[in-house]
Amino acid sequence: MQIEQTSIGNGLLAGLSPEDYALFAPHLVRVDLDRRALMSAPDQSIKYCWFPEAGIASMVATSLDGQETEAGIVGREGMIDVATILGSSRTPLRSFIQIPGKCLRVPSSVMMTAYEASDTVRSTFNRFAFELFAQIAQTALANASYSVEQRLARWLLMCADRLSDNEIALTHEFLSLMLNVRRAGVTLAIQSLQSSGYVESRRGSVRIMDRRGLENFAKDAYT
Amino acid sequence: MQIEQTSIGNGLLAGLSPEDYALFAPHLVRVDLDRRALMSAPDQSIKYCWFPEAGIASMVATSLDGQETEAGIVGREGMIDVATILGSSRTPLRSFIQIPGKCLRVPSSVMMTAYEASDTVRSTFNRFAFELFAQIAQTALANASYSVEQRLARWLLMCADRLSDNEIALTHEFLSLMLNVRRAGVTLAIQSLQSSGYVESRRGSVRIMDRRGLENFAKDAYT
DNA sequence: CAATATCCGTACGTAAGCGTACAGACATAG
DNA sequence: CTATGTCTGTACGCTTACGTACGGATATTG
Repeated sequence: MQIEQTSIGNGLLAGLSPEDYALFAPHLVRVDLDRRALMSAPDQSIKYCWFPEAGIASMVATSLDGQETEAGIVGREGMIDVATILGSSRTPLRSFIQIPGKCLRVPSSVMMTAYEASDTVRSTFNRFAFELFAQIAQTALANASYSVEQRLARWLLMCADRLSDNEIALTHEFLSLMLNVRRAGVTLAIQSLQSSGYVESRRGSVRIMDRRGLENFAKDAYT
Repeated sequence: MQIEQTSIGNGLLAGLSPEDYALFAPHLVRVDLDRRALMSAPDQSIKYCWFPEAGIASMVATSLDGQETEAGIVGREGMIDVATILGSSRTPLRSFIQIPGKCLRVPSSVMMTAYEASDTVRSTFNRFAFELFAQIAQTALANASYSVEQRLARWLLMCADRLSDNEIALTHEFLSLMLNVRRAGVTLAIQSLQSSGYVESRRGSVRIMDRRGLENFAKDAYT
């Protein structure tokens, strides 16, 4: 039984014309992924493309000596992994589930075929690829220019956007991996944001209390 | 008089099939650009696509408060600006000439048409777009994880690759803009690389003397 | 050749963030 | 309800890099 387009929670797929959607429908599978579930990795060829319907996936750049930093995040507005549409069966980035939620997946061969077959599929996905491109460039800027607190603020805002929720369920430890800073550094940064009234923090979660203020604080780190 | 494909110094255009090249040929113009010449900018729509035949173009991410960091560099292996092929007439990045050299340009409408018209054009340019994507993600990682010296080393290596030359004619001032560090910080970093014998520096230029050693020092910052 | 502009070396105090460590708070399973 | 594991707050010394400033060196122009 195929998944009806009206039931799709992912923006890219939901926005396709019925004809374009039909290219995907027979191959779509809805799956529930746990935190940290791997979607694609540098050392393996890409089997599936993933379309989050909820939650957030994270793309991290890695180096052989073990450094890792988040390059970008993708929610239900997007997909993993754009390598497929840009004609590469491999990616230098590791993508995994950061905040669990249902995802749709298709074999990457299906994605490639649909991309080749339809102008409108192409334009939809190219546009997303470019948004991601811009997001990652912005991350490069943020990493070079802004304080830990501002980068954290940016990150929280981007997450909240994609979750449509002000409560972000992640530990300091995890945040420190994303931002490539000390775990203790995250604790201090959160305290600082908290003392300004922008967020509140419980064990294992951060809640945005004053979004406007937080945006203002993040300045141009958050676009 | 059209430019013959055999005389083309840009990798993307030179690598096209004659049929594909014919889509561009009538519209190609060869121009000489000075240092700092603007190729595309955030506040204007993209008129031309540019194909360096020598020299280097730089793409910098900017924010409204005046921060700037280089996101990626493009030499004769590539083009400015991938926004065009990915279906956007605007870009968040500013691209300009860093090291002067001849460039070919075509109106972006021609680029778009060729991209739509030919599978093979598409695949060639998509592949480049993905390389750039990976390069920028790597920059985000480098900015978050590596020291000024390592980032400088990475940057020099990437430049030398694209110039096929170990002499890189740029001032410390300029390098400091690229890496988003102090000008004096660049001076110190260069001295450090120099004292290890990796580079030599004259006024307005840096020369790589021990490429192997420099790569080794940059570690995984340089891929 | 002189005047001017640009570029580079150096210095000093300061700030941001790191590495590491430890203890208390909280959650969950037995 | 107790034991165990996880998460968070805090501390201290240290490193890296910043902001700023100034003088000397090197090019360029008249």
